[in-house]
Formats: sequence, structure tokens, C-alpha cells
Amino acid sequence: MQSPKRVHDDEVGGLGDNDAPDMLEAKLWANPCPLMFRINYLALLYNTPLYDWVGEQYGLKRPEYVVLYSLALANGGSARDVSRTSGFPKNTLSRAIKRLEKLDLIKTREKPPGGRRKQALHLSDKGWVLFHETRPAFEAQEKRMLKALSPGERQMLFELLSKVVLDARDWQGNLPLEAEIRSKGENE
Amino acid sequence: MQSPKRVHDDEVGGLGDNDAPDMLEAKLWANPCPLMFRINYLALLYNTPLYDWVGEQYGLKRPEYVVLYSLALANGGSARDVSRTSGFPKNTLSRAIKRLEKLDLIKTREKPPGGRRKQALHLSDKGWVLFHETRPAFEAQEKRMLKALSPGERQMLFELLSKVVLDARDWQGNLPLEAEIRSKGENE
DNA sequence: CTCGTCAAGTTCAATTTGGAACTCATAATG
DNA sequence: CATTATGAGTTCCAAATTGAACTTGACGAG
Repeated sequence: MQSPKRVHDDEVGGLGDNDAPDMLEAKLWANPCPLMFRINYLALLYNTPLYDWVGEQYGLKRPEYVVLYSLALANGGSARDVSRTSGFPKNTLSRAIKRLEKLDLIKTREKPPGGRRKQALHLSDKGWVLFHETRPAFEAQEKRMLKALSPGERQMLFELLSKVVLDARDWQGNLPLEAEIRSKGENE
Repeated sequence: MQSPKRVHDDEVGGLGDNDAPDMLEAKLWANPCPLMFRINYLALLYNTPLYDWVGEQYGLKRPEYVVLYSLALANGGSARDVSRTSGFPKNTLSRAIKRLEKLDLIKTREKPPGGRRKQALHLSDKGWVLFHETRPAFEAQEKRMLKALSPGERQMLFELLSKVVLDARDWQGNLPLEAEIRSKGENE
């Protein structure tokens, strides 16, 4: 299963170094960060088709749907909460929320246009409907992603990732570990 | 293991519905897509600080560094390869490659400005130096990400994710599975 | 050999994004 | 209670991203 893709091309010929056998293979098996490649790659494979689909079907772009989904899981959450858990910056979410309000997918916040400070956001009925309509697609994608694993393996994977995430709460949004990396030494 | 995290907070008080206890907890333990949340969240935690750092230290933005890193792993790869394995669209990579050439981080392609068609890209010496300077930061981040796991657990995680990724080659860049999802029914 | 098809890469225009500065409410301090 | 500090949310604008159309080279069929 490693390299069945070698169909035709050596067309580049012998350039001297061992050239371009297959970049995917290289990233999988000769990567100093094998886990992170896998994570990023899976995120890619998972997200892209789903958000494309949501965009086409419902005209929502990714940050907008992310807000919706976030509120479906944690009703009454704030923009800040969504930002923290999704990685989108506040202003992007501010815009997204405004649009969701305009579309009546979330209840309009009472504090009209003057109210600031920790606004609890709530899905509207329409928002709930949309969430329930779209959720199956997300679940299906997750199932498809996992179909290669047995139930036991899935459970294992789930627990391992949970451990990593929980541990990550410590070093969370901070520096890589510049101290230990021999940075270029220049400006701070 | 599903919900041991109910630690403190009901702080929002009783608003009527069960409101905003903690969005992170909700996304972890009450999510229809628990794995995918973890994956996306870890990707976020991993990527953000690293690419910020690379940007500050070397003035490369993410797609540029991605090209560099990709070529370091698969020298002689093409723009298309990078696109396939990283998810960036061709035009973004085209620009990135052009800039890397201007910075002498990759060897300029001979087919001067007229040559098209499957160009093999190669890091320059300077590019290799930059890669070797930055790699430790990426490795350190990966190690930090995994410090909660024992060596055995790491191996397990590695193997499980490998399985998932390899299986994903089938349904790869395609539709979620619209057929089974009861889409809105309208335009295909 | 020539034409038609296809894919890699580029360019352009429009959209989207996110940093910086700002507003305003609450919290902390004296 | 007045004053300052914190931090959520917004606005503005420059920068980055990407969809769409285009160019050009390669391949296959007639």
C-alpha cells in the first residue's frame, strides 16, 4: 500500500539526487513531525469538503458555521468562547455573528447596538434547524474517517487524543519554547 | 472517560436553559464529532505559534514555509505535489514559490519564465540552512504535544493515525457522501 | 503529423482575513 | 464613590487568500 501509485513517470529523469518519488509518502514516513502531518492532513481532508458543502448549500462561510456549531454545543456561549475554542480572531467572529443575526440564525442580542461586554449568544429556532440538518453530514464524515478502525481502536484513539488535548491546556496559546531552540538570537 | 471534567462552574447561573458552562468542555465531551474537534484543536495549537514564530524570525508566511518544508522532505517535488499534500491552492503556492526563488531559498527553475509543465523544485543551500535551523522548533513543538503520552502510547497513536490516513486515500478529496445525507434536495 | 483534450502553472480581480486602534461595560482599587 | 484597569466586542484598513480565466506544454486518437 506504500507506493502503488508509481504508474508511469520517471520522466524527470535522473537529476542526480533521489528525486520526487512521492511527496505524500515522504511526509508520512520521513517526516520529523509525523504526528503533526497526520493531524493537519486529516483536518484538511475532513474540513474542506464539509465547509465547501455548507457554503454551497446554505451560503454560510466557515467562521459563520463555526459559530453556529459552537453555540449548538454550548448554548449561551460568547464570541470569546468561540474564538478560544476555534482559533478564529475576534473580529472575524464579530462579523460572522453579525451576519448570523441578520440571517435570523441566532437570536439578536438585546443590548441593541450599544451593549458590549460578554454577550451570551443563542441559536434561534431557524439556527437549530440548520444545525440539525447539517449535523448528519459532519457525523457521516467523521464515521467515514474512522471506518478503517475497529471499535476498540477508535476508543483507543479517542482516549489518546483526549489525553493530549487535556495536557495541552498548560502550554496552550503560548510560545513554542523559544528558549530551547537556539533562535537566530537577534531581536528578542 | 466521557465526562469526568465536570469540575466547577455553573457560574453563569440559571438563565433558563442550561447555558454556557464551558464551551471547551462541551466541544470535548458533548460533540457529535469528538475526534475531529480534537484534530482541529491540536492542529490549531500546534500550527499557530510555530508559523507566527517563523513569520517573525524569517519573514516567511505560512504557504512559503510549507513549500520549503515540503521540498526538504521530498526534494524535486512540484507545486502540484505541495498542493495535494498541504491543501493550499495552486495559485497561492505559485506566489509562494516565486517569492522563495526571489529569496534564493529554492533554486530557480531553468525553464525561465516561459517553461510550464511539472517543474521539479529544489531547495538551495540557503533553503537547506533555513530548514535545518527551523526544524528543531517544529520537533520541539511535536515533542511537547506528546509529552503526556508514554512511548508506548505514542507508538499506538502513531499507528492508529497512520491507518486512518492510509485508508483516507480512497475517499480523499471528494464529496462528503451527499447521497446518504438527505441534502436539501435542490440543485444537485 | 495534426488536432483535440488535459493538466500544471500563472495572472488578475474580488473576497476574506486579521492586526491595530477604539468603545464601552464591568471589576478592582483606594 | 471616584478612578483606573481589564477585557469583550467593534470598526477600519491593509494584506493575504482564492476562484476564474488564461497560457502553455504534454499526451492520445485519428
